[in-house]
Amino acid sequence: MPYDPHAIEARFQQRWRESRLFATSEKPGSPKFYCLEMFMYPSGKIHMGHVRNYAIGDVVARFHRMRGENVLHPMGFDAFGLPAENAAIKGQSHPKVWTDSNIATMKQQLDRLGLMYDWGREVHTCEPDYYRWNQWFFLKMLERGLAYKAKRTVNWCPGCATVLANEQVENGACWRCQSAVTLKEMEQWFLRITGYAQELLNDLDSLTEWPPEVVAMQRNWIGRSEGAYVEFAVEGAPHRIRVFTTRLDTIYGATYVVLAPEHPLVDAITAPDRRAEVDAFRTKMRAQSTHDRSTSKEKLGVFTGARAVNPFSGERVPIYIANFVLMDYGTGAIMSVPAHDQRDFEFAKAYGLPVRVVVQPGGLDEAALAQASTEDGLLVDSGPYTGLPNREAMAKMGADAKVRGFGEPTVTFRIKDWGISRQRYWGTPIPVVYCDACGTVPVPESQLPVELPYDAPLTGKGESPLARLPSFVQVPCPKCGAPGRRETDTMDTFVDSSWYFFRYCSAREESAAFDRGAAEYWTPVDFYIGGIEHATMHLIYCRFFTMALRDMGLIPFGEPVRRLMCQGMVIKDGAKMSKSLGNTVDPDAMIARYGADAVRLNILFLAPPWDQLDWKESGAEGAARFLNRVYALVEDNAAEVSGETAAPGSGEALALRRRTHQTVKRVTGELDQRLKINTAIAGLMELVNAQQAFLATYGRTPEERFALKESLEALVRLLSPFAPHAADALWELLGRDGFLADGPWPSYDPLIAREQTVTLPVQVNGKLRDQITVPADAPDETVLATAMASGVVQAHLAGKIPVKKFVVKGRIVNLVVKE
RNA sequence: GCCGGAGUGGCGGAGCUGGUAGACGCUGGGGACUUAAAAUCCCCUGGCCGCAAGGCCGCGUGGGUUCGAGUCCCACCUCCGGCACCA
Repeated sequence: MPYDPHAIEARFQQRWRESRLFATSEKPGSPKFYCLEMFMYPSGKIHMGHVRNYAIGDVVARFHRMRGENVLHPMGFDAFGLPAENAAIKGQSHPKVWTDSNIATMKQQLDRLGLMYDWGREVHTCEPDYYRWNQWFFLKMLERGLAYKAKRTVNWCPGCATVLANEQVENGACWRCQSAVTLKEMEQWFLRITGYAQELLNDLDSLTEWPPEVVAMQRNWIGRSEGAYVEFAVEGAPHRIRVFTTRLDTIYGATYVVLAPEHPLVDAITAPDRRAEVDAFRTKMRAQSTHDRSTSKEKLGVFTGARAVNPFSGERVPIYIANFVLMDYGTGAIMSVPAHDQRDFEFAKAYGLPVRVVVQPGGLDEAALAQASTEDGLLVDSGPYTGLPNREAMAKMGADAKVRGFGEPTVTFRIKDWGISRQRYWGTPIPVVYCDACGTVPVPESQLPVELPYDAPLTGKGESPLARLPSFVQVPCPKCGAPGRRETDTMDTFVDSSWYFFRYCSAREESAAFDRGAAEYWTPVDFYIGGIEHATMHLIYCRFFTMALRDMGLIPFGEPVRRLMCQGMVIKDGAKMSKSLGNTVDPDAMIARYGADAVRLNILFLAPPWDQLDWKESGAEGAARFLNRVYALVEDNAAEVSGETAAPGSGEALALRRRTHQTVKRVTGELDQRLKINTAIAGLMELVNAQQAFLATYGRTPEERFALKESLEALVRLLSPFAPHAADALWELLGRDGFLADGPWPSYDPLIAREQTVTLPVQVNGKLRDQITVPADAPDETVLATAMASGVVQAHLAGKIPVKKFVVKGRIVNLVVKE
């Protein structure tokens, strides 16, 4: 019977389901392995990127399970979010209906791939039994001061009609819809991720099994910067302007001060005759998108008419507002030292402000300065600090500022608090009530969940749909009972995904977000796979959440993920697969054509997991061909090898055994350490080639029959993580019972795997000239003698005696002669 | 601009801590089987010279270290990704 992937796949998927093969539970005392792939957004249908991500995860999960570890391998749905709401606005269907139907479709597609998921732990973040715990965490954070409400200038996406967190803005555009993001002043809920900035940074060093590029991206994102705060008094006014600088040593060279246009002191200090110009500038800036503001590098600003007093020198300098100073970094105000900062230099040149060198590296000519100098040197014109090396002066000046009460050394971070308010419907309601008498009142835990009402007017116009539902808004104050108003914004969906991996540990738990014992058994996640696009979004949020949960006493550690792998993109014809380009490949069609095992094998074989992968249909054909060959090979020889018992073997039989044991070693190593799944599969192909070659000289001696049996059995087991249906079917053909997922993983005998003879290249002066075959354990002298005995080698030596001889055991011989 | 990563046949990719460059697969060519085709199987498939044996050249470019470099060092080019007026 020829290999029929569809019949086999349907049959085994059913048998796995019926025997509840993939259900997992805690087994105290046995080693666990938590294998996780980033859960799915239920967008409609799965694409090749999903197939790749989940196929990789499945190989790892199955491998560890076969090795006898207790593997947790769950899947769920990141089910809140804008697309569902947008679909509803287009009149398609209710977000819940849309989401549920997409989940049903995608689950079916996943099952068709034969993925080893424990669906008993499935989570849907849009269900109250999940999001109530978002609300619960929010309340806990509120208690601990980790959640707070503030009026801030925030990123507004006109396309999505909602606020975005900093992490969700890419080059001034919305990460989801690419609209240009604008700034808007709004009251927002924030999570104090900055409170963990230092720890998030420190811990990066311990994430040795994360891709270094992700670690680097997070380090950049956190953006630690050491410097100092210094206060400049405003001349003739009671105000003080606090600036942040990393170059306190240059303060005697400060020739002006700049505030961000949105700085709260601008109004108060602006001179009457400058007001019109200042207001006009501020209006212009406000209208600009963040993107426009940062892409145009032109320095623009206006003088406020006020002057600031340099606390060190007492000098009076003009105060400007300018486009290059940002309200949300540092203090929103800077001292400008044009001689030693390029931006300050450009602004000074444009506005005719003085440039004064205060750090002299030697030979710097103030009058001829064409750009700012950032070199170290000795301070000049710097009062009592004149003559000091600038680095030394910086420390001294920081300490002095502190003593004198107008500044102090400090550290700032680029990372901002995480704004989680979203003016949309399809998300977790923020569990807060506003009361005229009591102010902002948290909803008591006993009243959770605050359920998302089913019907809400969805307009996509940028105000919270919930605000237009009196039945939702109007609620008695939980504290005093007087009429109150509910918060009508919902949470960023990245809150949902920040802790879902804990929920999987006890997904049906009703009395807590997760069962502590279960979480302590399973977490942290041992192996996590997902796209690198989450490097500074989900992957930083979930680290923050884990630290916060630890500080709440819910778990005993702060880092959620031991080993992280970012799978590469799947592209076709040199471009990312996307609907708009029309170059998508439908996984269902591929499965219908070649079978799930061939699709899995192909996508795994084409490139290392982390590399970009160029999808080629011809590869799927190759994979199907390989499975066909294996099937025929096993089927033809199943009867032949049944019942054979161990025989040591010699000659060809031993050679096959060696190949078998070498392959087990190689594939095990790849899956355990390097995860070069593509070369693991190549190893299996080589083994099949060797088996077929062996059959050409097969003489049916008992030892040959045993070697073949051993080899075929190992092959089928090794194949199981990659092509699980085919492998189980082959196992059955071999007359064996049970499912391969239950293991064991084959072991190898190093003595059998060891080569007895080796073929060594012989070089003369570094050029390959001949090959010799010697026993693997031959001493160097023997190897050398054999090499020298070669006629080809002798010819190249041309009668000369080698001046140097290199013998690298098992590798190479190189003979060096003088020309 | 700064920080990462990568440049190897017609293609995807192998090549572990420096040691036979091109494993494995795809494509292409030739052959077997077949009335024929598909499927399958066998052989060849980096370039150049040569009847052959064999030789020379080849891992983005140019240098260097080394008995020996795809791998290490220096400079440069190209591509991809991230951050980007961060004070």
